[in-house]
Amino acid sequence: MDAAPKRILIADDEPDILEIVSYNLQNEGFEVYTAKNGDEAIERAKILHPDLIILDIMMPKKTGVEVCNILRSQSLFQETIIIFLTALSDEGSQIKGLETGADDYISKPISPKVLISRVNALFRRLNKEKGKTINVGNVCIDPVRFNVAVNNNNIILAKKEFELLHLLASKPGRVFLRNEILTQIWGTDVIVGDRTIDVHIRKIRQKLELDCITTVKGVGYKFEL
Amino acid sequence: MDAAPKRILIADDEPDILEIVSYNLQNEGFEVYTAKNGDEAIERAKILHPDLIILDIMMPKKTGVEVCNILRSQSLFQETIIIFLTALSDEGSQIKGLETGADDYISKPISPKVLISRVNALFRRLNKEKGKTINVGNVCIDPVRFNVAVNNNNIILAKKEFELLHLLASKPGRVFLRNEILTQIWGTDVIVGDRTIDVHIRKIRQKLELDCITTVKGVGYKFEL
DNA sequence: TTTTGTGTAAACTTAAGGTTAAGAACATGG
DNA sequence: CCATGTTCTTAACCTTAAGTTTACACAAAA
Repeated sequence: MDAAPKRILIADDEPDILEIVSYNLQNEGFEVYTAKNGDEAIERAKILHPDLIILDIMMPKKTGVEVCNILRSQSLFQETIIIFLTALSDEGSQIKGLETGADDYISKPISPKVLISRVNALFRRLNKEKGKTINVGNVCIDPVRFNVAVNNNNIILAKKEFELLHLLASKPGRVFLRNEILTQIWGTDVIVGDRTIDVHIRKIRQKLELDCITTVKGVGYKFEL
Repeated sequence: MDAAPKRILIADDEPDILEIVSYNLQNEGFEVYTAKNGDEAIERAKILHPDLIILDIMMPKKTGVEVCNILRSQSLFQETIIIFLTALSDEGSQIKGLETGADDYISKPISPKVLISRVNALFRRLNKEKGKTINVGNVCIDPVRFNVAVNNNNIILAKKEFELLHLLASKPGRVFLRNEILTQIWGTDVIVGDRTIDVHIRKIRQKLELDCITTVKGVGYKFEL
């Protein structure tokens, strides 16, 4: 769902820095925009609504700290991640930077790799709740939202149906024995009839309108596209 | 609401570091706990549920990275802020650290002031996610003013109703288990009957005149437009 | 053909929520 | 401190649809 590329705005007065940093971030799949000074940074930020802004502290026409203050005072930029990038590695400015409301602070010279790692770490924290979703082809199963989407159409499954699909899809291609399914979903102490699984399978097939669950006669079921 | 002091766990094998860092953090009003090695860190984390964990990378009985991996694999520690603290300032370990799912990375020797600034910056970011107004479609929830607006019509909700709506709307689309709702809103020690949540949900649905709370039978509720 | 295993539809059972009203618990303003 | 109004919780009952079973049809293998 949230597959839109993250938008990053970098503001620095040194063209070299802009180029190196944007080159590396673009390679990581980010959408990168640049600004040469503080005013331009603010202007572009208002138009672009970036997810993350990297600000050089020492810039003409408003310093990074000033830019940060201005942006943070607007509700639109409360969410935006802001990183300061600067040659000053002295403690005083580090503290000032973080107190302004920046999320991170990196001293130059810095390797692109470290920058990228930090950027990713910040995005990771912002996102959370990912990785858990299962994506197989055009089927997307999200255990947190408890919903299933096929070709981006949400489909409502009942609890047991969802659990069953989730189990099968957790290892696409692998066959689950009927017994295995029973113990995984119903537990060892609950005993249900033979046709119960079939009925649930049927309902899933019906609702998904997609032939993704294959019967392996005498053995069990598997999820496959 | 969230006036409880933040709980911080520090793990390092050097007693000096533990003392300096905890002294400084305590002065800032944090509740500080310590661990001497990786295993102890995990053990104490499970009992204490700290808001933030500072891990030395080089520790006996599991390194900081190992501890981070173990904790992050548990849902309880998904939200916890983790900072690595280490003497290694080489690039490689910085990257590895951040990719493990840490939120920040600080090299020794580091001044207590900088550490505190970073800790505060991380907490600030975390808090921002509370207290801020939630806007989903034509629904606007402002926890500061304590009011809800649908299509710019203010609606008066009682406290519990508001808390419940705010919780659900904080992660639109995500399903909240009944248990989760109970602990988030009523706390762990208060015990309320089974139908209590339902009644509040009903009132919200009634007042909002909008079908935005979906029941997921056998699971919980979710906010969705 | 018989056996074995699965698909399907419909009927049944029941657990999970919805609804309502009533009375505690709490707050507010004289 | 009481009167009043509001919010919260509970209990009893109602409704719904999830989950299961039954019964039978069908297909493939033996």
